[in-house]
Amino acid sequence: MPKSAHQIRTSSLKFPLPLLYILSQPHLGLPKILPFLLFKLPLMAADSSWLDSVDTSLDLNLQPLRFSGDAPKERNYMEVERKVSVKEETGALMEELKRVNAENKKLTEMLSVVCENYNTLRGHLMEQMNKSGEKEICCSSKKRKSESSESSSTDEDSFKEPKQETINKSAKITTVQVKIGASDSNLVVKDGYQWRKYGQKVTRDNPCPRAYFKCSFAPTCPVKKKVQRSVEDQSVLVATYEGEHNHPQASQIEPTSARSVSIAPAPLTAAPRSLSAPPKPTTEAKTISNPRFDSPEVQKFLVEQMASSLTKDPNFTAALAAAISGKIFQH
DNA sequence: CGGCTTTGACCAGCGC
DNA sequence: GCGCTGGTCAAAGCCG
Repeated sequence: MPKSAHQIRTSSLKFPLPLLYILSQPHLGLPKILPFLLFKLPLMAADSSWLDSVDTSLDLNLQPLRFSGDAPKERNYMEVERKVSVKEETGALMEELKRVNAENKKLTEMLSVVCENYNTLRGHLMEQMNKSGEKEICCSSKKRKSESSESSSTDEDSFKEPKQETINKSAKITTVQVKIGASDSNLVVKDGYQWRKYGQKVTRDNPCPRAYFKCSFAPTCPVKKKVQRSVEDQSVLVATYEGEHNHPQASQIEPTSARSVSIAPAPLTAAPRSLSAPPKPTTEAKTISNPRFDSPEVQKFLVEQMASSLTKDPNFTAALAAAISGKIFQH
């Protein structure tokens, strides 16, 4: 059987060939290609015309077989046999193509769901950001008095919600409360930045020690952080941020080497955050920064987050791998 | 071996 | 001026 009879005329596919090429590369793991997929496929899911326009017809323009013998009867017999064989093969291929199309449609639906979830998540983040921006208070100018007013305000509110923050706009002071486990002994709040602990002190009004951190990502970054357990509820960590970062978030620039993983608090003007793997698992926190959701960094972050989630879903990876990388190029 | 944490010493602000 | 307190420094130790 000539090979061309099995070939799908990929030259007429509107399905992006670079995507097919990527999917066909065994050395590219799904986690690597998923960000690309998630950038490309929402557009394809929104406009599914590419799927309908996929040319699934077969190139049946077979070259006539050449026979060495000249006997007309034998040639006729072989031609009939060949036609039957071609018909059978065509039927099988059509069924295969139907199945592949069904799988493609299923994947398109899954992608639509993914896009929907993406938009929902994004909207939720925007909502949270707007909410946090409203929680701004003022405090006095003096150093110690500002701290006392800060703690009093947070103590009043701290038990209404698991996490809460107050922001001093003028002094760039932000207080964040994070609920942690009572057994969690380390005073670490994950916020997407890299911190160096430079001191620890037991304060008069709180038996729990207060830890002092400096932003260690950039030598010139003036941001400091104080972390201490709440007096009234020791399962609550109170983190106080002072100053503003003069650099992008560490995990944004070097995702593989950054130290914090979760969406977390930061001063008002802090850059948008991203995900990465932390060396020491700690607690979660919520963002109060002002990320620009349309910026490429945030888009990349969100896509990486989605890719990370999707690659953990064996059903998704299996379906994607089987339907696209394995079948379309099968001969 | 480099980076981070720990921890005692030191410094500065504030109230008396 | 003195004592108290919060904040910072820096040497030593720890860890990957």
